[in-house]
Amino acid sequence: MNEHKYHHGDLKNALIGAGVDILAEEGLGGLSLRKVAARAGVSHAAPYAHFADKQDLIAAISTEGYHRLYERIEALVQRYQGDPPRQLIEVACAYVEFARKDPAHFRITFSGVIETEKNYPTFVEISQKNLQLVTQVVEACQSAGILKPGPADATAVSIWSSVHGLASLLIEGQISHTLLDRMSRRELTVFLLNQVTLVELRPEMFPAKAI
Amino acid sequence: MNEHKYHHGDLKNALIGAGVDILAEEGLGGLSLRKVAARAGVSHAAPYAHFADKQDLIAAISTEGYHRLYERIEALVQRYQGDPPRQLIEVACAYVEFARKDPAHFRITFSGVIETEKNYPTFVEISQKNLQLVTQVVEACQSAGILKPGPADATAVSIWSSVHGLASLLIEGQISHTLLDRMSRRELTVFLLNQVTLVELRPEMFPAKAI
DNA sequence: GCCAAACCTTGACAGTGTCAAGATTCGGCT
DNA sequence: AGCCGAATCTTGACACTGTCAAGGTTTGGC
Repeated sequence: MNEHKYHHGDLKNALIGAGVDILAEEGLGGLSLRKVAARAGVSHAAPYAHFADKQDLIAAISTEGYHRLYERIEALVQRYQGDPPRQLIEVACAYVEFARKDPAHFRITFSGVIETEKNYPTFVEISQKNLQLVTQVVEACQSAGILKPGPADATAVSIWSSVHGLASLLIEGQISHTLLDRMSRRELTVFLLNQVTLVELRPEMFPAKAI
Repeated sequence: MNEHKYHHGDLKNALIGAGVDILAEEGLGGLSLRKVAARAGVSHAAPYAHFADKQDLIAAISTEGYHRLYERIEALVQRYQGDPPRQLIEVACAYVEFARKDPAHFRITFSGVIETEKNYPTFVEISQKNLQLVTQVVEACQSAGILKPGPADATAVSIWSSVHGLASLLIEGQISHTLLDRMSRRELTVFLLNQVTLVELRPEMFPAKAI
């Protein structure tokens, strides 16, 4: 309805959305401010009314990625309440799946496109919320005896590192095909968790629809 | 001596070296073909005699990064021959340390700046050599009983993922300061390995000069 | 109904990757 | 020795990029 309005109304979010789309279609290399502006239907310098520079837009897109991830993970933690090993596995698989479905968005969220100098409070906030959630699951797993006792924050970081590393190496094509032919991504993820933890494998952890 | 020669002599390697330097000084954002050319003392289009495009130069720089990593890791595997858990820990720490010392080079090596379409044989080669080395260490650890038995390739990928993830999250500043104030990077790395494996901690694994 | 602020456009600039055309030098052949 | 093709490098140009300044348009509050 707002086709020919001078004022867009919600340009900021439209730009973030356009950025996410371009990222999905063309990857990081295709992401330019001018293309984002064009896709949102505004002139090439319009983004500067909402973002200080490209870095700022990228930070917003990263934050959006983190939010999407958090939503999925939070839903899974809820669904498997009371079954800590299952929570751990499903959260890990969701993480890997997020990376696979939209590698560019995953990369831009985690691959330090955000320079350390500037600090983006909303990004830090959602990042901490994510880690808190993982820490919760880790604590539940420790109570359930499937994770060695120890400081929960360091353990959470260890688990997160493992899953993050697997997701990264997978989307960078660093995992050999001979291995990938033998094991699905889900099997690999569960294998890794089984290596890291003392999870006992149960059949329902391998649904027919493997990722 | 070759200051004013029209033909540089070894421009290809000079360009790679210049790229590595710029990466260390200015990070990924500062890496442009023209700056690399200028630093090597040639005109802006000279790189095109040796590289098809920017992607090609980046691939060469990535390959160089992988080579440097391999050299260090190989030396450590040699030095601690016969002590598999120590091998594992030192290799992991070297990996993390490589990322810390030159984050931009680490990122460009592993963070998918190489598009999957093109394949760079030398890059794939050194990447496989690296994994083989890790697999060796993993097999030794399995024999020593500090790693669960299982397919060595999948186990190696698990270990590699864990360490790679930790290194990535560290250089992206995703590890909270409250944790980093309590544990050094080396302690974190060993903690992670201890989580992942059944390594027994020994005092010599924590030298005074922690990373 | 007016005015300041928010929002957007236009135009410009330096820097970028890339290519075409040409200059320079090297290596091998006679 | 001298020539010639190939390798190497330079120059010039093009489209595209991030960014800023100046100005136009709209909105919301008084």
